[in-house]
Amino acid sequence: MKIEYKDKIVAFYQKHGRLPGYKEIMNLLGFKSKNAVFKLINRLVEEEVLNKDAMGRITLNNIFNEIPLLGVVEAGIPETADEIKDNTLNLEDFLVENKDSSYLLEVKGDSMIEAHIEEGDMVLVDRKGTAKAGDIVIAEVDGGWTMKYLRYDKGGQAYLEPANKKYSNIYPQYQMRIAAIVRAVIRKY
Amino acid sequence: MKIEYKDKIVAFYQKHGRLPGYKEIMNLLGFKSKNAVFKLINRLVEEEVLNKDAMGRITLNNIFNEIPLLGVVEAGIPETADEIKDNTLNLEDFLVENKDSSYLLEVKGDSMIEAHIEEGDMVLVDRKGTAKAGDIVIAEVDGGWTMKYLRYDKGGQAYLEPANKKYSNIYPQYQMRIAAIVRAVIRKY
DNA sequence: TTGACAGGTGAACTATCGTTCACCTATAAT
DNA sequence: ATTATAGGTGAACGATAGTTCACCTGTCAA
Repeated sequence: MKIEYKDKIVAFYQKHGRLPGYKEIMNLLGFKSKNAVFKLINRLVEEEVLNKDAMGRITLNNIFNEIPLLGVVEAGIPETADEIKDNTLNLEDFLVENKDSSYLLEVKGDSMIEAHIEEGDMVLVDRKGTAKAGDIVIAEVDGGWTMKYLRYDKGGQAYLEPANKKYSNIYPQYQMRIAAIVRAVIRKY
Repeated sequence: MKIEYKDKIVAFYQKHGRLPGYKEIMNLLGFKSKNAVFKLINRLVEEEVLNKDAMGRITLNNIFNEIPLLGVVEAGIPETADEIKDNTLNLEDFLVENKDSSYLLEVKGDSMIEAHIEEGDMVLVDRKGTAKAGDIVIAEVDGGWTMKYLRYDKGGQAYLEPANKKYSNIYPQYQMRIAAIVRAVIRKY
């Protein structure tokens, strides 16, 4: 199997956002027969590059939205592209549990710096779900918005704790509303 | 335009990895006429939910792999789903520059803790590109792998600096090879 | 009340898709 | 040398896609 074939089809997918049709594959790969495409597709399905559903329609296997996961830093990075595809990760699927209720926010300030969340980081938050003690939450408290640890004191009273000794705990005076739970931190250099 | 229609088509896409065909949309939405589908698609193209390319084939606009970006934490989270879609971000596109040469590694140890990279974080690294002084890099130095700041001393000699006072700078004794540059840090709770 | 219009039905047509059958190479294995 | 096999050509088929035309129907604004 010429790897070139697979690459060209994947490249088409990247460029157009859909897989090429039979005629397009013929042009793409220089085939003169539709049956050559048919057989190629079946080979690719065998190799689990493509999927064919009940209607015979083909889809690209997830592999190509995924990033190889190579283990820990100390193990280093292999030179060959061989053992790589054993374990891959789709960032979106990994990070986002509820697509409908997830949002990104940019972090200002250093109030969570000891939790290793720094200014300029992005936090992925989910509005669904119930916050537990110890979760980092986005809360509206007494009219302002903030990101802090959610804690409960001995009396069962909820309060917010910053991860920075410079700031003090926040006990809501009037009302506090947990708007979202921080599910992930993303920092880009 | 019933939002229900759009949602069902998107749901189909999420489930099957491809857009439904005319017949499938008819079943999905209860239409009895293929032309109803045709007009619906054109309306969705108008709304920039779908794209139609030269061959008349449709693709889903990127919007649905994207996560709303709501500004800074202090601004809070809007209740209504209205003003949300103004600014969205595709995590994959945002973080990954070179798909072919990007990998994920898990972080062990605390040698970069002052750079706010903690044990258990994932780092997204890129094997392509040239590391500049100050970049966090994955390096093979004297037979072992490590993640550190890349620095140059006054003599132009490269060395590795940890972000933790407990550890000292690493000057390569025999050889040092920069295998990849850290492009992003991802932490999931 | 009337008329425009959004959004649906129904039928027709061509192009492409998905598949099957028969057949034709080169190359590698026996 | 001969055989098997991988991978291509070519033609045919029904099913679906994509488009166009004519027409129907409820709603809302003038």
